[in-house]
Amino acid sequence: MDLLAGLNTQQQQAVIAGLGPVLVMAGPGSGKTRVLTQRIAYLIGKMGVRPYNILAVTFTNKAAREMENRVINLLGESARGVTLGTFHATCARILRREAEHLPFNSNFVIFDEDDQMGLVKRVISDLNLDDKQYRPLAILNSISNAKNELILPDEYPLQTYRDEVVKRVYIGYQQMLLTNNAVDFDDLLLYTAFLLDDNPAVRERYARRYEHVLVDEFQDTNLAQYVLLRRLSSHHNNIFAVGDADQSIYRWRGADYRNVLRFEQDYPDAQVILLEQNYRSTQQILDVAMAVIDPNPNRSPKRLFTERSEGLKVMLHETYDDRQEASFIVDTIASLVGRQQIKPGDVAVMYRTNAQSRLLEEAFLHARLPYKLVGAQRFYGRREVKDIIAYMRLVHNPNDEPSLLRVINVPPRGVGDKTLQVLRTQAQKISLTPGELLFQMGRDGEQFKATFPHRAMIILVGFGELLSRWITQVGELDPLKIMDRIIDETDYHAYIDDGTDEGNDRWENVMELRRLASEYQDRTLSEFLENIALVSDQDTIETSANVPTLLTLHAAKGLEYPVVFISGLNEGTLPHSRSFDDPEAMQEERRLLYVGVTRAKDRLYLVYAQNRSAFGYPDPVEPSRFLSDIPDTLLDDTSSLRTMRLSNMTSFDSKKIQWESKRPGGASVILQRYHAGAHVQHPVWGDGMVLSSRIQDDDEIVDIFFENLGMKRVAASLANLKMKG
DNA sequence: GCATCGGATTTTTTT
DNA sequence: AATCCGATGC
Repeated sequence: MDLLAGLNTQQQQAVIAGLGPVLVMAGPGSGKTRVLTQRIAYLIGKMGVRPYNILAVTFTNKAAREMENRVINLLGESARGVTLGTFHATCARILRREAEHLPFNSNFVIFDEDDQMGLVKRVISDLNLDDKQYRPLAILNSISNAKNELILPDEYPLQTYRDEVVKRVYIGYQQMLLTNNAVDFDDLLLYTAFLLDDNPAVRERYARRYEHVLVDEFQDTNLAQYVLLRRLSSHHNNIFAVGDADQSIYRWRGADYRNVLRFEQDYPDAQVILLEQNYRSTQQILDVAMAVIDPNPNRSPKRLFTERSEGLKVMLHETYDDRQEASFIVDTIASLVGRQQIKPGDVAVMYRTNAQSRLLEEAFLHARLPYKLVGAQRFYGRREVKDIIAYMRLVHNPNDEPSLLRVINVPPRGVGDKTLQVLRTQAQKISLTPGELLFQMGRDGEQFKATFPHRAMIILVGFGELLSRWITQVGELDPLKIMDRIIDETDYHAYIDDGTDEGNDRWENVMELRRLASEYQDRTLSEFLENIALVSDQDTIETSANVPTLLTLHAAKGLEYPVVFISGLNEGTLPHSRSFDDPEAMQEERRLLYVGVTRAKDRLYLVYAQNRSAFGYPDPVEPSRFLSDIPDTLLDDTSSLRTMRLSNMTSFDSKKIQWESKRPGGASVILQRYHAGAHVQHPVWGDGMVLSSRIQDDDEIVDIFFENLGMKRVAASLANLKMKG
């Protein structure tokens, strides 16, 4: 098989690059995923490297799965066995295997952000600090940043009094994690990095094993990740990094695109390969992309080119407010679909903040068009899902206090603050964690009779018995059976499903989780929980349903769509106001727009509004500064007509103006022209049938069912409907 | 121990 | 606008 078929010269160069460090600077759409997979296939198929000796790190689990499938497609089953996963998943695996060298045991759980917040709040209150003055989230961010920079609690640098506070919280927080036999996301990287630093024998074992280390999205690595890569590749020195500094959008999470520069300094002999040919977008779209990114300073210039045709002009559109922005987007999608120019699944609508999805969702709902939303209301964030997972985590590791606190009174058992406090102090007295004490109480309640008030005793022993039964059997049961026992013995169904629609939805979510657990028949509870902790929103993006996708610009990284709408191109939104006074952050906003623009293959719409609502109140806003960096000649501005009409009436009551402009001085009676069952023709949406019609505000509002679009509501004065038959 | 109410606070982006 | 928190009352 020819593993180089269909690759251009630069891509081939990258795939067959010799030993030693290689840096591939890959522009958007330049086929970097392809280069990575073909390189893995080449190493195995042509160079005789065993899959076992290859490590490939990606940004999302989805990317890892995709890459594995592609390699197996190329080479067959013999290609299985490459270590392929996200940084976090790879580190978690190493830490479990090497737990003997670490301050926790291999049953550790991974705390999510809620768990982390709970811990930080506890530490802050234990230290008698004011959580108004020291906001837990801000402190947690500082701790996280420190960890990403490989700074341990004792070494936390002190420049202000606040640093002093952060350091104390950091110390307490880290201790508390250990008592819980838990780590947070950042710890996965931190502990692995230090493990490899402090234990030369361990480092050597991994470094010898990984003859080839490959990294995707290199521009979004943080210091901890960079150091990890160096350690893991330290024996063979074959490190292959692919990235694009212009697409670095995770600075706030510690990512540092300067790692690309650092790489060139640390490996002066590195081969550097540039991928500039774009296989995704039309030239028009690429021109806009380059105009957007060009003003950023200190870039190594890249010139993107394509052999694709010029394509359509990029559309620019201004609306009166964010509500109209949403309906413009939905209407445009409907009309493109109606004219059969695109399929609904071709479309992605992107925005800066999750909050912006609400108006879009409403607009889709109003138009009765289906869509799918990435992120925001995440499946794993649902209360009922978190409850069940917390139960399972508790069974897996009784020291997991956040999980205990979450479920000890769910369904309600009459455990409140008072009982919890007693439980905690009693546990402390005999040096147990609350979970361990409960476990003991469940096995032999008698011996604790004197320590608890009668009522609390009964409740706690009852809960302890449940817990200890599950824990003693966990060895024999797979994740699904454990889940079923929990659901059954806590009567969770009756608790969560109150018979309402929402209750039913909640129960459905539990069943969905159950379906996921059923895929772990021959795997352990530990694996199940780990995978759940490390899934990301992007992993849940599925391309099967033929409906538009709504997602943040961050979530859009690495994806492509034939039709892209970027909404909210206003000052304060994109760029976000939080980056106004930080030039580095402002540059990242620009890169974010660049990422969005370069997701588009054929059609791109840039949309902004004159007014946006924040905290419930509308305010006038400026168009995004980035728009003025795009030459007019590259844009097709479709907003002028609508803008003039609407801007003329901003200071008046809009209903009145509409009325005056439409029917100056006329009588206020109009007749209903359309009736249910009538067949009509819409200039854009085609043929449809009238479902109902009514007179409202001197206009006729008609609900029409269109074959391709479903129900639409139109105003007769604007829609230009024709009667048929 | 639990439910309800009012007020404050919030919006960046997420492995 | 929506959620979270704390205080109050049962």
